[in-house]
Amino acid sequence: METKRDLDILRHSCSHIMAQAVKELWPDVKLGIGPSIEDGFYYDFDKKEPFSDADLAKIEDKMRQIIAGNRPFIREEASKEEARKLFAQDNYKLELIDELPDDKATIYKTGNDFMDLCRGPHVASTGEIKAFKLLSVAGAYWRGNEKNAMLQRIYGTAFFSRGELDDYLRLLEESKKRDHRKLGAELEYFSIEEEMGAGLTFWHPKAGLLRKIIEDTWKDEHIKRGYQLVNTPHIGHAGLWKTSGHLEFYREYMFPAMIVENQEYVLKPMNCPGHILIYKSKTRSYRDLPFKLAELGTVYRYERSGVLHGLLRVRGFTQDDAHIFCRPEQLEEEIKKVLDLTFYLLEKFGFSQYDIYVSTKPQKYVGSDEHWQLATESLKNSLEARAVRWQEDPGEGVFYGPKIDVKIKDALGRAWQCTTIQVDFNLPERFKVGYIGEDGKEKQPIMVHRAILGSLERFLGVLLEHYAGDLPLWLAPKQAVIIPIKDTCLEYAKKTTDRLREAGLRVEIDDRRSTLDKKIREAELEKTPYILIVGEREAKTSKVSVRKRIKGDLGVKTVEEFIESVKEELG
RNA sequence: GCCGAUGUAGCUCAGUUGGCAGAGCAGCGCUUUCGUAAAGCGCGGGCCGGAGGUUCGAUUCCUCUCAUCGGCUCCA
Repeated sequence: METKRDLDILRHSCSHIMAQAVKELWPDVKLGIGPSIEDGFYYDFDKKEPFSDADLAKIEDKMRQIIAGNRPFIREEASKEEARKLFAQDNYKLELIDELPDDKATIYKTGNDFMDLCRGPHVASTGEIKAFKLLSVAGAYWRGNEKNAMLQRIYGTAFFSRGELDDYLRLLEESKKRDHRKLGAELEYFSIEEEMGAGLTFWHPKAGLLRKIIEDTWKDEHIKRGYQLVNTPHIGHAGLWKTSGHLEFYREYMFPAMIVENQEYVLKPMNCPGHILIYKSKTRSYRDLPFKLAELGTVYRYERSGVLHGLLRVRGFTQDDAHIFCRPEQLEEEIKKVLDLTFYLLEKFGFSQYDIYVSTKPQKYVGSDEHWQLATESLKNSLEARAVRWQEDPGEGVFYGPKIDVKIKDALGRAWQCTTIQVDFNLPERFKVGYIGEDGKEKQPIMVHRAILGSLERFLGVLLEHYAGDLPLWLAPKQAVIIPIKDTCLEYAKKTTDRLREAGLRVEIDDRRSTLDKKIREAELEKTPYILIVGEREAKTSKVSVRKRIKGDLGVKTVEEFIESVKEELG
């Protein structure tokens, strides 16, 4: 039985073969590193001329020759000194040799043709590679640091069999079809207009309606769970952001300040200071805690041009944000409640698989060690109490506190970071946030930032990809379309539309002058859940002919029966 | 921001070795009134992403710039 580790070894070996092929084709190329990754492998090369797509085909051919040669992978050891001589031409390898912990470098050779500094292990010989494909070329900084040289990275993948490789390539194709940018345009959900600016989203009518459904669901559930809904301004005095520390620590993500009547204003990149000002608008008592403010808060962040990506990374977005002010002893209970709300909402929207991470204290941090420990324990205990699987991300917490991140998995198993729950020791201190304790003395609450859907923009993108645009009935902006077969049935179709709307259904009538087949085709392509066809037969009997998306013709029902069945389906 | 690629009609894409810009779909008009995935005919539609430059002439060549795509770095 082949394990994930076997697959990693196979892929890493394949990256060696790729490096050998590149070296044979372009002897002057210098090698970086070539590890296996989640879905394949890469190797970084330092080469003056960029690789073209045609080059990839050439490299693949050369790799096939090497594989056909079935050369053994031979492991050798050398002292650092010896290794330095062997790799004297390769400055990147020399850097790696210098960093080796012992005076021992391992070198792998494929026959006598090629050698590489490498920890290994590898497959026994090149002939074991049965199925591989090179996928793309991209720039990548040496050692992932943007201050270093930019190398050229070639991505590829390899599998034990041709069949598995084909399955993977099919998955890639499927992902492309589900791309929210493609679906968003085709189904007319959203657009990003160059005239308005990069990373700024236009929600078209269908998305506007879908957003209302999401917002209502979200707001209702928050009110039920003791949150208070608020709204806060989008711009404000720079001084506020100085107090919060954003102008110091977050400036590179903020749009530049604007001057109005000699006063500096900035666009908010986060909602927290606003919520703090509401909290501080009067003296709070321990009896007011936990105090929970929630807002669908629109923020603007200057994201560097190269990182923008459809709806998943934009410059203006609305977070489903909330801040919980609580006493230290309430923290764990509150985290549990946030987790409950998270799982409730995500499942309601159709997500049931997650990867959960707890990020702990980083190198640079504020707050006392006791606070960090309390908060980190609270996060972990809450996850344990809810019996969910999680993993630790050591040192990856924010400087002001530890956090839980939830990455939801979509229908294709891809992970999306949406939910984040962050404990904050910093802002309460900076803003001198307080409450009067039972003993009459002023105390400082702990603050929790949390967003569950993440941002409405990103969530819309993830929803579209998860469902491949085929939204479940309760979310579908247009739940049904009524198609009159000819003009003589138009009156009945209109009457039926009114009746269905009165019953709360989102229905539209397609009274364009076009053929029935064409209207059905378009409604299907638009992924409308129900198509109701009405002709003279239906008009006479107060019925509709029901066609369900994908399933096809369900036969005739009375209008009232149809309303009943839909209500039942909606639950 | 960095490396590479790409911007032609609302969409998908041809095309011009520098000389009046093309198709399909969509749109509009007319005909067709149709029973479960594309009726027929016709008509419009373009600052060839933007700004400079070279040239008698630039959508085509050069420079800059903006946007998008694949990545790196970063992140809701």
